[in-house]
Amino acid sequence: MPELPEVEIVKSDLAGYFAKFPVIERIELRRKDLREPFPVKKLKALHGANVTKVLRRAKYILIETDRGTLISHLGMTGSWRPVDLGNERIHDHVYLHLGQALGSPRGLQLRLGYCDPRRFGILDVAGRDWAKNTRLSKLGPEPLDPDLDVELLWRNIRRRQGAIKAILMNQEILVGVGNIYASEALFRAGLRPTRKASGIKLNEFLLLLRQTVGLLLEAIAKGGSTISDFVHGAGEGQFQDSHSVYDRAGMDCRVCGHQIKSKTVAGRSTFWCPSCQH
DNA sequence: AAATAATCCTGCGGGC
DNA sequence: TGCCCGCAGGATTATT
Repeated sequence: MPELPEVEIVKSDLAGYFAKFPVIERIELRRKDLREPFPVKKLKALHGANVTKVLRRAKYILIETDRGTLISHLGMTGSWRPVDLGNERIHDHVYLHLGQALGSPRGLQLRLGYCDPRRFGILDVAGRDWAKNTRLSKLGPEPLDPDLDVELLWRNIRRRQGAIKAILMNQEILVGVGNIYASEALFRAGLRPTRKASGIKLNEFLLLLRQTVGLLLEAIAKGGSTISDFVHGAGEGQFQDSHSVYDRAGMDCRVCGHQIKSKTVAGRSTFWCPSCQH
């Protein structure tokens, strides 16, 4: 399930492809929608556009061009990959036909395919002012931003009554953390997922934030977590092997040996060590 | 306001 | 063995 580290890796992969093939010659839609109908006209308007920059905001990938910005969200099973002739997959819903810049030898193309079995992803188009897009305007701060306003984050967390895990996953409070990394970050911080956010002490919050940032950086360095669907260009990520609690219910805690527990918290499967986390 | 529940979808694994 | 059922989850919308 792509969370911040996985999206960051996909973004880097895409940036590499667009560096060699910066022209979006054509966008081929192989069905009419993902979770929402494709904005067909807006996508067509990008035909011939030059990609100038690829960036990430929260779990969104932003492909900036001289004609507007292509917004891609991977949902839970979305992936981008070059698709050679004959290598198509059933759930390839979009093909980007990329070309080389004007002035370079003609003819060489790359076909980038968006594959998404569950179709929870999003493909949209915004202007240069993509930050104002309704999807992106409400997003909270980036955990890896060196200028992150820690005090504001603390204020936003301490007034909440919900479980800390739900708050950690709330993209309006802090972006990038999904269900897997939420359990992992709370384990590293020694906090039970069910703790009420308002009851978290300042030093606990600071530790949680530090552990979350460290976890995300470590996951990026290890190529992300490969859980069923996530694969990137350079092969499978390795981070899932480092998971301390996620999907380890009934198994021994790697730190203390106690049995990892699991239950649904705020509608999501949640894992923790009853001995290491309080 | 904020927490919770339902919704979308396919693949897979547990159980029998 | 094979089939069926339930679960998995990000973000949006609806409901309490």
